[in-house]
Amino acid sequence: MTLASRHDSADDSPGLLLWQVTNRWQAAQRAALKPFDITHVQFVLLATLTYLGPAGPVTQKALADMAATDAMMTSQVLRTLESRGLVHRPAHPTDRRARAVAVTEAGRDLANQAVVAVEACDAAFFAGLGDHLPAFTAALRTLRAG
Amino acid sequence: MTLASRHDSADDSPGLLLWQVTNRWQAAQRAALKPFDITHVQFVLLATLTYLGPAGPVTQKALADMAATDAMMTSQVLRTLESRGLVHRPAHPTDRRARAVAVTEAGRDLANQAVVAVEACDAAFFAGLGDHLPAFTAALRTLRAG
DNA sequence: TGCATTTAGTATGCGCACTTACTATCTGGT
DNA sequence: ACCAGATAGTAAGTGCGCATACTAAATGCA
Repeated sequence: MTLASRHDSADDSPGLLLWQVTNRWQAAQRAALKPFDITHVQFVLLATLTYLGPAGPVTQKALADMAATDAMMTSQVLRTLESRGLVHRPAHPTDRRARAVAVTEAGRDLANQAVVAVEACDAAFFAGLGDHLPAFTAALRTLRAG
Repeated sequence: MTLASRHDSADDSPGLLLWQVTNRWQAAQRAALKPFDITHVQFVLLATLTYLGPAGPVTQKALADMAATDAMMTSQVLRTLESRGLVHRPAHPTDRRARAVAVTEAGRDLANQAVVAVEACDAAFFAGLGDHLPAFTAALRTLRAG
């Protein structure tokens, strides 16, 4: 199978399929998050902050690693979230280079509402896979590990 | 499985996994295409144009449908490709609203070189799946069909 | 202690993806 | 033939994702 034959729609490369499917998924996420007026990445960071467990406040770098987002991006998006009062990021207690990012009450409320919409969106998106979902998820985990 | 438990890295949602894997794949594509000085989307459109078979020149809308790219994006990227002499888009012979997009010799040459790099990149990326690749591809096709 | 290296974060610029709004043209029903 | 609606494409604006360059602070080692 080569790209040279991809005008035959039954024979696309896995890479192109992955890209196209992700585009569809992102569009669905955007639609699901529109009522909350936050973007996909904003939601990912907010949800990660909200549900990171007992670890407590983290640095922006640690959050970026957790959420698998770009570090530069994380900085910018967090400033946006801060301007909306959804997170606050005071100076880090021991590392004066860093900031200790934490979600606010408003941010936690929004995350709790948005996560319901996002999970419903995901459930609908992957419903077509049926019994093959666990195998699909396992394959994605393999690819993520690289 | 809920997002609320995603700090447990063994239990991520399929949506987030899909997003993270695609980010990795796009980074790999970017690296593979860097020597050719074209972006991922530019390559997709150029390759689609080059290998669309005997159908000949197409409109920008038809190309966008084929490549599963956004129509506005397609317009913009094609103008970039045109400015580099990789495609030309004269007026459509019968529909004066439309343009008949076609790849140039230079564009075809570049596509033929880039496709080798991209296929090698894809092969390496999905090598970890081994025998599970066909099932994975089938699942992606199911999701793309929606 | 002093200095090179590493790390956290910011600033800036480019290309992508999408949205809304708009023009020009084609098409179909009466 | 006419006019409403659909379609191809462009224009402008926003947010994402990444790359490069930079500042400031922590770290490690002689």
